[in-house]
Amino acid sequence: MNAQFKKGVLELCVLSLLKKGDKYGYELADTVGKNIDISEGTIYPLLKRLRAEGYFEVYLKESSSGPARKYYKLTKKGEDTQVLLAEEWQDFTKNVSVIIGGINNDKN
Amino acid sequence: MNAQFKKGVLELCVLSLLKKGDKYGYELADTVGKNIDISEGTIYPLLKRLRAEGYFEVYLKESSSGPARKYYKLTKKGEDTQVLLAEEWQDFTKNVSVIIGGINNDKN
DNA sequence: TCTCGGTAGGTTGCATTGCAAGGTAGCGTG
DNA sequence: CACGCTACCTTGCAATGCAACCTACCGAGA
Repeated sequence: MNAQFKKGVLELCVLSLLKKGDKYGYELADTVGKNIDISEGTIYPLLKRLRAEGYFEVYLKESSSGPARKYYKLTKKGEDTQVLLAEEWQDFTKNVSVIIGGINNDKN
Repeated sequence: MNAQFKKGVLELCVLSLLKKGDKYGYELADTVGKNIDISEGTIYPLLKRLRAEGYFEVYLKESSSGPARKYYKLTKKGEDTQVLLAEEWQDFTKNVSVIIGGINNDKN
C-alpha cells in the first residue's frame, strides 16, 4: 500500500473514531489497522500532535491486564475539525475521481 | 485544502491524464489544477522523477506562441503503474470511508 | 531597439507526516 | 525470575508538496 496515500487522512480517521467514543492509543492503532495498515510509530506521534493542538483531552484509566491506558476524548475543536476534514476529504476524492475515472472511461 | 491529502495521488493523476494522450508539463499543471489546486513547483519535480523511473518518454515540439514544449508519453510501465495505482487508490478510499462514514452514521 | 507580459521549463530549501526500529514499564504465567 | 503480552513513547529517516525564485522564448507596443 502506497504510504503516501495516508498522509493527512489518518488524522481524519482518528478524529472520526474518537467521535464515536473515547479510546486509548493502542486500541486506536488496532481499530484503524483493521482497515488501513498502520504502525504504532505512526499513531503515537500523531496523538501527541493532535493533543498539543487541542483536538482532544486525555485521562488515565487502569487496566487489569497491563499498564494503565491513556484515553483520548474529543474536544469541541476536535469535533468541528472532524466535520471540516471529512468534507474536505469527500470533496477531494470526488475531484480525483473526475481526473482518474473520467479519463479511464474513454481512453482511445 | 489539506496539502497532505495530495501526497502520492498526484502521481496517479498525472499518469491517468497522460493515458488519454501526450501532454506537456504546463498543460498538465493546468489540467490537474482544474480539479485539484496544484503549483508548478510540484508538477515539474514530479515529472522529472517519474521520467527518471521510466514511466514515460519525452519529446520536444515547437510552439508558435512561446518556447518549445516538452511532451510526455506514457511507456508500458507507466500504463501498468497507472492501473495498479488506480486500484490501490480505490481500495484505500473505500477503507477510509468505512472508518469515517461508518462512524458518522450511527454516532450517539 | 527595449521592455513587458505571457508561455514554458526548471531548481532550492523547507515543512509535514508516515514508518522502522528500538526503548520503558506493568502484569500474569510457568 | 524470565518470558510474553499489553501499552506507551522516541529517534532518525524518507517521501513529497510548495513557495519562491530563476531562465528563456516570443510577440506587441513604446
